[in-house]
Amino acid sequence: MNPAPAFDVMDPACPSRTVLRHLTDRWTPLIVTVLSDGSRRFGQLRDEVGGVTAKVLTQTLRSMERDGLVTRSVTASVPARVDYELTDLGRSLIAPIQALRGWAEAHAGQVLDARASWGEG
Amino acid sequence: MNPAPAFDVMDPACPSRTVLRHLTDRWTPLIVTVLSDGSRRFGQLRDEVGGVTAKVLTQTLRSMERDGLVTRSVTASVPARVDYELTDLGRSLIAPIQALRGWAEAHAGQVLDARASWGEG
DNA sequence: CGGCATCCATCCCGATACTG
DNA sequence: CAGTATCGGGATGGATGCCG
Repeated sequence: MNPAPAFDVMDPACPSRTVLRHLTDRWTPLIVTVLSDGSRRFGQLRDEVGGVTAKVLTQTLRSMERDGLVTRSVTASVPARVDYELTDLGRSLIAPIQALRGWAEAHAGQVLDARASWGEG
Repeated sequence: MNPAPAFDVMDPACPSRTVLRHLTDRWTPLIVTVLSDGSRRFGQLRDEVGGVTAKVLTQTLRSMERDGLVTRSVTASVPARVDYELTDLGRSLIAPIQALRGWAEAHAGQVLDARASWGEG
């Protein structure tokens, strides 16, 4: 029963569109990459994902939490400690995002070359 | 000679960051997906990629052209005809982007469930 | 048909300051 | 340490109109 509802990203009204957009948020791929190595505290995450501010990191993590990609566990201590970890669903994202990140790092040189020779024909 | 310059997306200053951002632009994954099936005319592309406006489609295609991902060929006729096609570099993107799009469509249901049960924890 | 120009909405994102 | 509050800017993207 309930055959998969046939999500289609080419359909503007399909929910998979917003899912894809979340996956491609500025910091989501980087966060998934760091967390693929295991759970991290908030501060570790902020340090390892270079260039992200605390506010935006929080926003992105909250969004990922709502989407069921990460869990957030608070340890009531002084000072406070909060750990983030990928869920099973989040872990299933590692391979696709690895592929994308890997492509970016592997082909960045070719892209830069293409930009440099732009207009030379 | 020239060992790969070790691009690292975790480094805010690394060019692979901007490359990754382009790959994750709103319409880039959808355009790559359509073009993975073969070249397309501008209008076909606009129709198959649901919801994109002509202006933004042009912008994205130009950006992809600069990055060496697509070629643009103009046929001087009346009315004008313009075809877009993935380059070799662009084709190497098909697999990673397929993986991401596939994940979005395959797991959209689970993400929606997670959102729906948000706060029930 | 393809696409540029213009104007405009908005939305992500960032800097800073402050709190439990 | 791990946030939240506030302010604000710059990029992205959408609507409309004109052109070759």
